Amino acid sequence: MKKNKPKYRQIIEAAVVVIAENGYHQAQVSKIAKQACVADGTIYLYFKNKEDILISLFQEKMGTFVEIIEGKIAGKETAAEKLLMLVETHLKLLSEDLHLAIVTQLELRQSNKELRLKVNEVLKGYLNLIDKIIIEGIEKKEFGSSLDVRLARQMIFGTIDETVTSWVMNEQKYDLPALAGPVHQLLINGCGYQKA
Amino acid sequence: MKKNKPKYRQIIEAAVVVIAENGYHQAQVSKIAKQACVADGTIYLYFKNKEDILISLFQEKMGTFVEIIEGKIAGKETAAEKLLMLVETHLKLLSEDLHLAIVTQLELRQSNKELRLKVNEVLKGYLNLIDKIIIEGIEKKEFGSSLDVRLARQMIFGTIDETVTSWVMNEQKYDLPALAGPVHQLLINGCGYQKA
Amino acid sequence: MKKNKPKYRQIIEAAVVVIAENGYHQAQVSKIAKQACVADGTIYLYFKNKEDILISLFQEKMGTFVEIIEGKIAGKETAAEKLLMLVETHLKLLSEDLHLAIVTQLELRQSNKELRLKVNEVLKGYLNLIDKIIIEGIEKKEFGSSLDVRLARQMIFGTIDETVTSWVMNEQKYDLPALAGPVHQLLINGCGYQKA
Amino acid sequence: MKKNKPKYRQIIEAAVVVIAENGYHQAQVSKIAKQACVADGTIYLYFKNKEDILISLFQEKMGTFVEIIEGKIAGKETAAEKLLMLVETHLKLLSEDLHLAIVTQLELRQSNKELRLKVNEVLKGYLNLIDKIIIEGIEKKEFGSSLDVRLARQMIFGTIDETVTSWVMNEQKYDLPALAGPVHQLLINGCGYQKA
DNA sequence: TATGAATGAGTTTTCATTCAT
DNA sequence: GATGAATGAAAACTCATTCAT
Repeated sequence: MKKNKPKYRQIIEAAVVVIAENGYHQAQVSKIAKQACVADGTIYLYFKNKEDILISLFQEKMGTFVEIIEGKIAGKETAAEKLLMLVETHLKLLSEDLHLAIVTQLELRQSNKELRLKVNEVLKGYLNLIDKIIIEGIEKKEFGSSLDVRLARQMIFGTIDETVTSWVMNEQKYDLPALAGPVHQLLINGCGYQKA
Repeated sequence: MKKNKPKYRQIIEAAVVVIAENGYHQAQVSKIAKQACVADGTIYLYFKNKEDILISLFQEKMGTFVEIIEGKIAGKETAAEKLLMLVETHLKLLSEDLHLAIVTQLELRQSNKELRLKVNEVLKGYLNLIDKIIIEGIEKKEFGSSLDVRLARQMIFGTIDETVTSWVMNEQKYDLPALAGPVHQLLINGCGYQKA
Repeated sequence: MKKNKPKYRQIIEAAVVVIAENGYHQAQVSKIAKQACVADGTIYLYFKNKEDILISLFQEKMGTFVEIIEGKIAGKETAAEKLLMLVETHLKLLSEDLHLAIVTQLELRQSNKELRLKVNEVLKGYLNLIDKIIIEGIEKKEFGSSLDVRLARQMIFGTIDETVTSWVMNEQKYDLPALAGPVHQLLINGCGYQKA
Repeated sequence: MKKNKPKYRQIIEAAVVVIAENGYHQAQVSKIAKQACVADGTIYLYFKNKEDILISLFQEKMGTFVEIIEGKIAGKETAAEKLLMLVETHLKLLSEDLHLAIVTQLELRQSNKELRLKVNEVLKGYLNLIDKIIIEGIEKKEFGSSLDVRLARQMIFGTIDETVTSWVMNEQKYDLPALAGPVHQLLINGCGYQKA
């Protein structure tokens, strides 16, 4: 499996750095190769084409993302606590890796429609995680019984995403993880939260 | 003033159509010119360069957008009613103009960072409108007194934006304006809404 | 005759200024029109095309040039005196009209081969004048009897031309007309001058 | 070093041919590439841009030019003999390479001011060579003691240059190297030559 | 496996010229 | 005669991808 070879990860990490520092449209394959200390041609031994680097990058990073959050959530009892942990971890992970934050919030969105559809495919794992929390919240009567799962998920993801994007675009002037509490409050309010 | 000449609007409208139908990266100036029924060179009598078409497009459309919503809101008494009108109008206007929705939700986000910063400049007018409603809600005790205006705004804009983007990406399978009520409910809940 | 109408000269003078100040490749027809205070289209009532402006410009200026020098020479007795007057006048006229000097020495040489051939056609009047002086000098035994007229003419024109070009390119740091004496000395030496 | 790779010279030689045969303004990069039997993009592996081809071309050719003449001159004793060798070699080298003669005498002068300044930089090596001969001639009492070096150099270069240009423009109807003797005679006369 | 030299398709913008008013 | 809005052809350069070594 190519994904376990060191150069595979080397190239992915190089891509994150190059895209974050140069922008999506200035992230030429040759720059990524140089940053990864491999020849241009070597890239094509590990990836089908340039787009494949980006999709793989997103898959790898988002896969780790979902795993970490799933792990953190596992120990929590209520949906509200799980949601808090999700918001906290989401904000923490991205605020700790500015390169990744820039890439996911700004640069990767400049890709074409086709790539974005594939990125969305990857995102589904994360959205499913959110859905599960919402459904659990409804079942446990924490959230309103008439809550529309899709809309609630769009609110949750849309709010967190917009919060991170604003933070990135405003040059990280403020403490992002500190917003976890207030954002969480907005979200459970939105979900019609009732203390159990 | 060039902006009042018929060709100016003609080119803007052509750009919306061409970008929506071909995607941002396949929207060559020559395609826009052909769609607008003018010569390639004519574009440059009205716009400084290609980017200028896109910025002008966004300014024109978003300007209209904000004006219409401001007009609709004017007659409403409470912040909650104003927010409902904003959500309704936002969803309605974009669902009625699919080309525009595709351009604003998908294609324009593929532009480079510089263009996106200018787009954000234009967006500020809309975000200010949201801020005013939130502040009014807090002052009138409709919303929680501890509500963070910036976060609330990010929730409101993030949720609506994500809702429209999902609708566009899911090929408009469902009735977007019909979501105004439920979305509104989520948002005022999030804001800690108390009936006056 | 169009050449006597005021706008004809107005456009020629404007062309000299615009070319001298902006360079040959930045001397667009629209700039010349603006400098001449006429509409772009008006240019084409007086000139066939852009090249025609440049040829006419050179013809007008060079025509005047030759006439003036012919006038000045008429009173002189010897070939050596005539040559001195030619050098003096050539250097004086161009040093007094820097715009014209820049255009003839630098900018007009950037035109294409076809235009340069036509410019040479115009130059012939001036070269004939030089030839007449050389022939007179040979006949009057001032110059060597074996002097090759064509080569002598190339030396005389080449030397003066190179002298003016150097002066223009060196930002006119020195007194050009003051070089007339020494340059004349070089030239008559070259021609095998013998005091009569 | 790129300059030693075969494609570097291949492209330079192709550029000389294409410019000579099509003229400066019709010498598109794609034409040069085709003539050099390389892809358009390959040009940009060896040259920064189109202008860089022209400057390199001139540097390479003029460098060789100066070297050859320096070599030929080395064995000569008097300034007059050195000057004769310089004129002979100058006329011979250009008459033997018509493509190069067309490029240096006609086409390269159509370039913009910036390029011409760089060309002049390269020319300085040649002009210095001329200066050295003049100074030697003055010191050895071959030339007049009051001879102005700059003017003498302008006469020498201007005369040779004009001679070659006339030959090129007159479609090489006559034997250019045969003019070396007479031209040399004009020039040493001009310098106030006295047999030692 | 790894390399990196070579490829060549693809697009914005300028500006001389025209012609309806 | 005079205008100036409209035209549309034309070219340098980039960069993802390949393939001989």
